[in-house]
Amino acid sequence: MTALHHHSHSHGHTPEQITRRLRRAGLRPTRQRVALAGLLFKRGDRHISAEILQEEAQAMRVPVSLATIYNTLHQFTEAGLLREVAVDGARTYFDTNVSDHHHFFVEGDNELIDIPDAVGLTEVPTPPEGMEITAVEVVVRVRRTDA
Amino acid sequence: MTALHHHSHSHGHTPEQITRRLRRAGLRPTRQRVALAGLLFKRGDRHISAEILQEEAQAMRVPVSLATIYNTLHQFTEAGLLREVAVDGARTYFDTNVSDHHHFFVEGDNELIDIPDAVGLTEVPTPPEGMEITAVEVVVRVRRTDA
DNA sequence: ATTTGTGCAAATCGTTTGCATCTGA
DNA sequence: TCAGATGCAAACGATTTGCACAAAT
Repeated sequence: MTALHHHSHSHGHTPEQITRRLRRAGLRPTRQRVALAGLLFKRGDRHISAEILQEEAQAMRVPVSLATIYNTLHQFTEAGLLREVAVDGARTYFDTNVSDHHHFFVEGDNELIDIPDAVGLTEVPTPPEGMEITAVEVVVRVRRTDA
Repeated sequence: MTALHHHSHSHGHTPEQITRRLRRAGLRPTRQRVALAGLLFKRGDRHISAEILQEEAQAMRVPVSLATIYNTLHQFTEAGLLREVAVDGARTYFDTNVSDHHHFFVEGDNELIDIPDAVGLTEVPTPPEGMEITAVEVVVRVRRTDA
């Protein structure tokens, strides 16, 4: 078992469980937040953008405004339920896997894929004077081999 | 000598030298491109954004439109004179150091700093089926220690 | 003369914001 | 009740684009 499967169903995803989880995180379990949390955490590890999440919400007949989508994604991130991954200049991705891991970024598809092995650095660099490390991000850019 | 000092003045920066360098790269040495190349490569390794480059150009009394700045930055990147670094969701940075190296990203300042040591991965991850690695990027996020 | 580059202004895209209205505890 | 959340539409900042004009070969 790798770091990737850290939270495989340690919470569940019934409305009640989600509600409890939000409350634990200090967030009011509103209609929208419960619905979005349901979408985000129902499946396993996901890399989702605001736009995709809104599409999924609409498909589930839970219309949520984009503003609320963004609010929610950021609140969830602050609460430690999501991890923000900035790798593409354009879009921002939110990773439902908050454990320590890194990513492949598929150029062209603009898709993120978890790196299934624990990759580390040969040597953690010493930060400049007066600075402390907050995170180490490794992104391995890949592209489809033109078959 | 580390990978950081790879091109320390292997080219020089007189207008003539810049002109030759651009031609070698297959780029017409226009007024604007020569001026921008001069600004970019005069000093050592830099991490520059389109906006900053334009400010510097104006300070040097070489007005260049933002559109041309962007065109030029991308052309230089394709020509291998610059390296694009996407680490911040917002701005895009262009690194005049095209050698293999990684970065600190100073949160708050939104500033990039070269990592002065050659940092590698303990293990280069195997890319998914049908994909090949195009680049490996390591970003160490840091923040000022609140003194 | 022909090709290529430049500047301007408008357009685009993802994201944020202001604010009136609604909701959950 | 009333702090906090939501939706809408307008605002935003970085980047791109369309197109007439200018410059390089």
